[in-house]
Amino acid sequence: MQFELKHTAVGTKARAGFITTDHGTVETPIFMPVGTAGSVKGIHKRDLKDDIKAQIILGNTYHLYLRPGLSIIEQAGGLHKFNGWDGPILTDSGGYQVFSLGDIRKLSEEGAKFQSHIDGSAHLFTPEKVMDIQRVIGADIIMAFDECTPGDAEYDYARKSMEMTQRWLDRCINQFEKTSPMYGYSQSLFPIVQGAVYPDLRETAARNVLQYNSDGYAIGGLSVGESEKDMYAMIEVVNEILPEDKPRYLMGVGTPVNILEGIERGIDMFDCVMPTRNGRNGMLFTQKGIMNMRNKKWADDFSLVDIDGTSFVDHHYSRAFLRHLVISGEMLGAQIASQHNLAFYLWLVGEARKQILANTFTSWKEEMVQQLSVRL
RNA sequence: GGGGAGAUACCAAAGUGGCCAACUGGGGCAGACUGUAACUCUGCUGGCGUACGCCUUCGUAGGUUCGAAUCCUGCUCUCCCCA
Repeated sequence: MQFELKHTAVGTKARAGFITTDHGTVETPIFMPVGTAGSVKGIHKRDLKDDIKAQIILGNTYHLYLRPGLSIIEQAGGLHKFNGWDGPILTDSGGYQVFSLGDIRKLSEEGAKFQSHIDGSAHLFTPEKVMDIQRVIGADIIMAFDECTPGDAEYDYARKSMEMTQRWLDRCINQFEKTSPMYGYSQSLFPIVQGAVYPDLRETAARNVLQYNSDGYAIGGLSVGESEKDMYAMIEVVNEILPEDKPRYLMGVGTPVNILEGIERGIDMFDCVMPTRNGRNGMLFTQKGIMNMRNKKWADDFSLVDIDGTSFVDHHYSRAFLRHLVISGEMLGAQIASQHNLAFYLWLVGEARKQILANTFTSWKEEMVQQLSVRL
């Protein structure tokens, strides 16, 4: 994997670049749709590519390991062959599940013991095992196994957690170097910077990852309960330290505003379930603000879903019909909303890129931020 | 024509003397959702009020009682069975 930094907007940290993998090139800043179980929920790959213009998607180690299981994925020839997405893929390591499945997992120095959310069976994830699994899944970019520290963690817990993530990273790197890609294309391993909301911990963690000279670096443990102010402050602390010539991935973020704020602070890659999950729950993100399609006000609004939108669905369905679908629990409602939201997110980062290249990012971003959180 | 059952809020359906403005489900209205245990979760849903509260409700008209959705009587309507 190669990263080419093409331009940094004058007077800002906002950057535009290219990430080149063996499955194609990604223009940054980029948003990566989340396809936890190998599919971006409700979206055909044709629409993902041609309509939404996704360039890279996510998969999840924990979920794919549990189902369909490694044997099937290996027989398929890796995740790309299995799900039919021939562009770049990134897999998360299961570190987030250490956080989100808190009730049914046990942490130790060795790793994390999970109880499957599917059948309750016990599974041990160690840094080594997570590397092996991600070799089998075969994503272009794979993530280190970390503990995603909760946003409200006390200093002492956050420090110990961050230090364990560092030791786990060392084991991940070792295992990664001992093993090889299985399907004839290369894989890159991204370390993850933790440290909760404590600047000195973030600084320590950011300096620690530099020793590995990785192809890219991620910032994790944000948007997990801390304030947005803290989140932005942590991004600033970490990006001050991460090298300019490597991509920076802000994990799990976020709202359209969060993404613009992240880009302004030098982030290149984002992923979030928000456009798909909130879409399934009836929420639409648009340039003019947020629409809750379940609200009665849309019931007789026969105008197009989003006149400014770039997606097919924006111009071929009315708001009234979409509301009817959402209210009725029709599958198509969730699909339309997801497709719209993803297309909007990809439009947003694509437009940000243009503005960066034209050195007009800051003023454009300020204007967008005003609009984006308006409730329509 | 004979026998039986029943009428409760938008719908369905509990409640059969005070703990009832009335369980519960649906529907409706609103909110949440950030590296997906999520097409999920939460709140509200007679009127007025921020609220303690006040007012009007359980087919309808009367009655019994300190007190009635609950007991009694008349009326209206619905459903089921037999002819």
